[in-house]
Formats: sequence, structure tokens, C-alpha cells
Amino acid sequence: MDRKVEQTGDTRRDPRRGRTRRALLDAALELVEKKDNFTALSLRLVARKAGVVPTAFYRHFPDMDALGLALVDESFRTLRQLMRDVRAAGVPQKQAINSSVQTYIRYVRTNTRHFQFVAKERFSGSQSIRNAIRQEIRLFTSELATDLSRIPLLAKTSAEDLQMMSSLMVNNMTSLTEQVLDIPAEDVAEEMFLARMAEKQLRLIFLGAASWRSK
Amino acid sequence: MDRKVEQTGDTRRDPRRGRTRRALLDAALELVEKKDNFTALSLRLVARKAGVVPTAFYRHFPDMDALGLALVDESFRTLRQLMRDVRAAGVPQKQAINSSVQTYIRYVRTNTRHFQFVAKERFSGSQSIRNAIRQEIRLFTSELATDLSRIPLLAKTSAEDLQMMSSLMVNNMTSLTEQVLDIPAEDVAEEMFLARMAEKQLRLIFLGAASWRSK
DNA sequence: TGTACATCAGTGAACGCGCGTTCACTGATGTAC
DNA sequence: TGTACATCAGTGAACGCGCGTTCACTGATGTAC
Repeated sequence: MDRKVEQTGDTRRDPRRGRTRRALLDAALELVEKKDNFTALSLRLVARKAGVVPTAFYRHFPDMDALGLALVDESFRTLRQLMRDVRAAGVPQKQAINSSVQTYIRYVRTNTRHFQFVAKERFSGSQSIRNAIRQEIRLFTSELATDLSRIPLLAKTSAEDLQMMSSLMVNNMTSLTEQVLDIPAEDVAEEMFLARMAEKQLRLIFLGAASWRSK
Repeated sequence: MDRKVEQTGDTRRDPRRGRTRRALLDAALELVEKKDNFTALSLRLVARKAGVVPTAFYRHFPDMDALGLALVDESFRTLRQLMRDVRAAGVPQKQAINSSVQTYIRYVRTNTRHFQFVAKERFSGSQSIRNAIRQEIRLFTSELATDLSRIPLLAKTSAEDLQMMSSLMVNNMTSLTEQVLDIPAEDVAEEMFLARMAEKQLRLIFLGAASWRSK
């Protein structure tokens, strides 16, 4: 009998596999919002929320840390997509700052749970999760630096200074994100206030960048 | 018998009281570095590290959350002291940016555990701890805004814009702090790189602020 | 200075609970014929 | 299309462990006389 089933790893077609995996990821995201952070979750709690027995968890992830890494990956995958779309739409002009901030805030709002997760785990997650997040943010900052280099005004700026500027912007968007997450979704007034402030801060940075001379 | 002992709350003179309390706080700080965050600590673990039996904990704090709040208080108390010293030394001139950054980094290094604690709990701590930290940072930002208003160049800047600028600076110092904490204390080269970058970022912000006009 | 006493910091046993992980299993699902 | 079979997602019992909290206690310490 040379049955010899294909073992190409990805050939598992049981539809339950994908569904339960998704349920576990969603359960974890939801619980991170309710509890204080990811470390505070237990495997049993996540399994219960996902509607499966604790041991079923092991069919999908070796441990909680692996599930956390999957969430990091998922979070940044969508963010990279947003960046790609923005980039495809052309380098933002100064007048476009405001609408970029608005778009970004709307995006944060529609992906609250993923951003919440990243914000919380960035410093307090396990070693491997923190490393994964830091790596993604570094990548993001470098890509933004490349984008900046295409702006005529910054054509003469040194690579190091472009990194410096892009990290300044990323820092600031990060803070904006965390502030948006910290206010309730209904508080439109406060959200507009934050948006206005972030816009001004970006404009001030561009203003500074415009008169900056790499020595 | 009208003995009637003074019950003014603070009159407890047992020297063990202060010592054990300190030991509990120190144990928690040390464990936050080792474990991933404060939520991951248990009352029993902290007591063990402090060299007392779990039940002794209750002589000093009603629960772990109260201990966490005490740590927040302690962390910002020393930081406020630093700020007061800097302020007493006069408003920093542009040439003073570099030495301010150096001083601050040295300060972060000598208080690593407190800063580590705050960085980790800022977003992932319990509701009450997060609120306490946010409140402290807000206060800090407002005080800086007041300092900025005394700089001649910014005399005409609106109160809202001063807040905007000071939050930009605080955001950036926060990021610097977190980056410093993320590298090993021995990596002097990387630390100098971070300092150089933070100095440039502050200079760029001042450059932008100088050409900013509140509308 | 010495003694008797009140205070209360720290002890140690005990409790019920949720945890991560193991194991042998059941039965739903896709596939070969 | 129908059937027989292999795979493996999900089950359920069981384990030992560290947890927070209770309680009655011991004995070190400061204080009144």
C-alpha cells in the first residue's frame, strides 16, 4: 500500500481548524481589552472565551506566547497595508497633513483592539513579543525615512537626519494612537481636540525640518 | 483608666514597619525588571523576595494595587525634584539642550527600576495605576508649558500652542526614556547615539517653535 | 534605671480555586476507490 | 454516488502547584510608671 498522504504541512483542510484559530485570536484580543494586559490572560480563559476546551488550544499554538506573536504579526500586517495605500496615493503635501491625521485616527478606531494590544505589550509583554513589536516599529520608521527623502525640500538632508525626523514623527503618531485609545469612542469632542493637536505638532515638525540643515 | 493612646495614625514607631515596607517596594521593583510586568507579580512572590511571610504584606498595603500606586508616587516624586532643580538653575538656553539631555539620561540610568516600572505600567497596568501615571504626566506637561511661556521667543504663543509644544517635547523625552531602558547599561555607544538623536530632535522642535505663529 | 504592660509587626497552618499540561478518547471531516 | 478509511480537531478526567485570603498566634518594641 503506497498510500503516502501528501504531508506538505499546509494541506490540512478541516474547516474547524481555521475557525477555532480565529476564535482563539479574537478571544485573546477581547480579553486584553477587558483584563489589564496579555500576560494577565490564561490559556484556560482564552479557550473558554473561544468556546473550546483548554486542551484544544494546543492544536493551534504551542503556548500563549505563540498566540501573542501571531497577534503582533496580524496587527502590523494591516498597518503596513494602510501605509502602502497611502504611499500609492502619492507623497503627502503639507495641506494633506490634516486629512492624513483624520484618516489615521479613523483607522485606529476601526482596529482598536489590535492597537490596544500593541500599545499594552510594547513594553510589558514577554521578551519575544517586545522584540517583535520593536522590530516592526523600526521597519516602519525606516520606510517613512525613505518616503521623506523623496520630498524635494529634504533632498539634501543626510540619511541619519532623515531617520531622526521620521522617528520624531513616528513617536508622535504613537503618542497620538495611545491617547486616542485612552478616550471613549463616544467622546468626539476630545477626539477632535487630539486630532487638532497632532496636526499642529506635525506641522511644527515639518516647519523645523524645512529650516534644518544637516551639518 | 484614662490611658487613651494617641491615635494620630502616624505615631507608630516600630522600626520594623518602615524597613519591611521599603523591602516590599524594593522587592516589587526588582521583580518587575525580572518578570514581564507588575500584573505578573503575585503578593506571595513579593513577600518572599522581601523576606517576610505572605500575611505580613497586609500590615503595609491592603493589596498589590496599593503597592503599585505607592511606586507610581515614588517614581514621580523624584522626577519632580529633578525638574525643580533644573528650573532653579534657570530656563535652558539653546546651547544647554545637549547637557540637559545628558543629565536626563544619567538620571534615567540611576533610577532605572522606577522608570522601567512606569514605562511598563503606563498602558498595561490596572485602571487606577494607569490613571495615576497619566495624571502625573499631564501635570508634568503643563508645568513644562509654563516654563516655555517664559522664553522670550515664545512670549506671543497662545496657551494652547504652548501645551502642544510641551506635549511634543514630553512625548519625545518619553520615547527617549523607553529607548534608553531598552538597551543594556554597558552599551555606551548606543546610548550616545540615542542622546545625539534626541538632542537633534529637540533642536528641530525648537527650530519649528521659533518660526511658529499662533493664529 | 528597671519593670510591667500595650501595641502590633510578623508567623504558620489552613482553605478553596484556577492554573498549565498529560493522557487516552471520540467523532467530524476530507479523500480514495 | 456510496462506502470504507485515515486524519486530526476537539473532549474530559486527572495531576500537582502557586495563588489570595482567613485566622489565631507569638514575640519584638516603645512607653508609662
